Amino acid sequence: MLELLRQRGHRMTEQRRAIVLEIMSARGHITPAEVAARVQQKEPGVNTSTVYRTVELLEEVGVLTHAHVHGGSRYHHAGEHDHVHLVCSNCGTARSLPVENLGGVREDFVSATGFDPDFTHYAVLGVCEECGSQGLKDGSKP
Amino acid sequence: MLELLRQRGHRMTEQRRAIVLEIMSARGHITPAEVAARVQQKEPGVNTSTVYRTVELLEEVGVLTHAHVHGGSRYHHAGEHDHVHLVCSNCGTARSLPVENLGGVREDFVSATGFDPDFTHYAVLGVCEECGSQGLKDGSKP
DNA sequence: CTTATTGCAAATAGTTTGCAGGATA
DNA sequence: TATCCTGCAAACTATTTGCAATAAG
Repeated sequence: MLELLRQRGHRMTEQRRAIVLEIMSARGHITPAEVAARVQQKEPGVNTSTVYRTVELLEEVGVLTHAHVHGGSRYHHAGEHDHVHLVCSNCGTARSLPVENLGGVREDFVSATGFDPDFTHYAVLGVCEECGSQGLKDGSKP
Repeated sequence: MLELLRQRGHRMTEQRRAIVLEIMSARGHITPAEVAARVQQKEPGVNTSTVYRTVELLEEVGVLTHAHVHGGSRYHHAGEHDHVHLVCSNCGTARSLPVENLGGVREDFVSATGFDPDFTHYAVLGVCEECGSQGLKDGSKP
């Protein structure tokens, strides 16, 4: 990532280096706040707005992608960890599911609507398997 | 709605009556801010927080439902106007689609994942038909 | 030396909450 | 009268922005 940024003519600052290293070592997704907290342990004084500006930059460059889950952004390495976020309206639990596991759902959606959905960007609300097997139907709430 | 609230032991105030009447006459979905603006034209001084408290109450009672679209809540009459919000990552346009038009997508999703999705709650990002036919694939951005 | 980058503080959007006074049942 | 409700202001979460100081190339 560092190399890529340099190639594109971006300056390599201490804080930028620290942020990128932290994100590189992260697995799964992290929020800007988490990045800020972790970076500040090693490099105190790194501002939250700098973190936001850096993740935005990294997304422009193409190494990060973000998703929206319960009111906040979560970043992950582009290409990897491409998950659908399933949030149960009944028990509240959130589960991550690789897009590959969706089978032909995407294609079905396209043929039904003409719209090609990217389920990884926004979380998907619904009823999880456990709650569903207990006789709860979609729409019912606790 | 007014009757239902009274039955459940809720007090009938001027502002509550005004808010409920405004929501009843609304078609499609409205944001709390829109409700507030409209109500205040007829009944000045009705506070935004009262609107929030009222729509929350109406949802508890079961007459309203809300969905999340680009960072804000939108309320609509429960049962009616149950739409999926399709947001194009390319051209940015948002389209509403009745859930009925999804065909067997929901069932396919359940059989693939065990999770029963309610696509009406959170918006769905993706590529619209127009942009898709211009050779853009999901994931590409302007 | 030029200009990207940072920190800070303030602004933003959308929503929630504590509290004291006012209205309803 | 006993509470439920309301208005108001302040808090809150997540994020963005203006600006002057700093540092990279």
